[in-house]
Amino acid sequence: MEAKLKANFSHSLKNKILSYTRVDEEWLKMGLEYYKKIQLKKGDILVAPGQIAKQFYYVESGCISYYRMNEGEIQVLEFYTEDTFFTDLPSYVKGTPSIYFLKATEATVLFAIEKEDAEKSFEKSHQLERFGRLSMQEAFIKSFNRIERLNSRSNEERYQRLLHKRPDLFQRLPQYLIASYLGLTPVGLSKIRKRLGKS
Amino acid sequence: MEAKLKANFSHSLKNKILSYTRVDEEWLKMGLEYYKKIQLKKGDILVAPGQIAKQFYYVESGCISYYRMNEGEIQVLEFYTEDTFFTDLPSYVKGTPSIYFLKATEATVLFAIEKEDAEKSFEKSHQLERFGRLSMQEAFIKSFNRIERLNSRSNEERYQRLLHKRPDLFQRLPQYLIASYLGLTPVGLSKIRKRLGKS
DNA sequence: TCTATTTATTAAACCAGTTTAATGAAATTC
DNA sequence: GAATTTCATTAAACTGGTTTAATAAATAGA
Repeated sequence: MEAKLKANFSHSLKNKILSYTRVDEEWLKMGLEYYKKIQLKKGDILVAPGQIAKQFYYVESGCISYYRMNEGEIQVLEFYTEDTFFTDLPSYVKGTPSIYFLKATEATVLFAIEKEDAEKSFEKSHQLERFGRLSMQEAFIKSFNRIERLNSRSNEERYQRLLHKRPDLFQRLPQYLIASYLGLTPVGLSKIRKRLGKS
Repeated sequence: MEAKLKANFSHSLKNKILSYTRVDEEWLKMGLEYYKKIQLKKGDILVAPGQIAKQFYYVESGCISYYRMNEGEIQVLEFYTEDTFFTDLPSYVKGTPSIYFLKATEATVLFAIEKEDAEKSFEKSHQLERFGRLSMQEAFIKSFNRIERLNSRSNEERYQRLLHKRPDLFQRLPQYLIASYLGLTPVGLSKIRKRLGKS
């Protein structure tokens, strides 16, 4: 049974939590026990429009795309990869039906905690509550940076920055998803790439 | 002295905090005592590039624009109005020099808490820590909605939504700031307005 | 391995925005 | 209240993207 526990335990999740704040071993253990492992195959859908996001997730490995369909057109908001927390926050927070998809773009391993368990853990432990606050702060800053990027003019520049900062995305994702993430059509992105000499 | 205390006390701030979570009277009082009132005249600059944002703010009344200058061009990220928390988060969190302006676009009353005091209050009170988490969560959702808007195609639609959701902004701010916030030039916004019959 | 499907590129026509510059209106300052 | 500055509008030329459609390349399925 020790083995079984191990199988359901993520060292990287533990380290991730500890990277935010100190947490006493007993509370950390309690917090971690709430998480359960989820294995997704490429193409599996975690959350679909109409569903309520009742869990908070940690990406152990793989990639989740967060997008919606708007008048037949895909709009990618974010890609979540290794060592990242995510959920569909609007649905999760308000308990309202999601309007987004959360979909594995490749084989993915997640750890999931039920909302009520997360809240229980925050209630029980001041330290875990702090972890909650700081991880939310980090999420906010990430989101903020996204706005920065969306604002700082030229698509070309944005493309180049993404290429530089997240080269992995260009390896693991189809181009039309990246185009959407950059706010472009596949045709538009293709033109930019051509202009820049396909670098 | 009671009077003096009163002058430095914000009922709306107190209610704002309580809107997130219950806080026992004694802790709430302690938390609130850290805040000090700041009065700004139109045009006053709260944070300028190069400075470090060491405070967290609450808008009692008025309006703060959060923007940067990029190659001579203004880029507005957000407007903060009544009953809102804000700061330059990247600088505040990392302690690095800001690259943004925080400027009063009209006479504004703020309540400010020093970062170290805020952290002290979170340390001392689990409930205040929770308030910190939930307010950060709210900030994140706002930021998220902003991305949503930036993504959902057509500037025209974005303009109309803003007009509908925040009509006050069109009263209290010059149009070129709103144009920048929408990711347009003043000329572009003017054209849209013309197209839509100036509604 | 061959077939079917999905994805990426290219071309051509188009369009919603930009840039620049001029004009006029409104707000500030003295 | 006159002068100055700031702000909004309009026009004209331009541009970087879109849309549509056709083709080619890569991937997945049988």
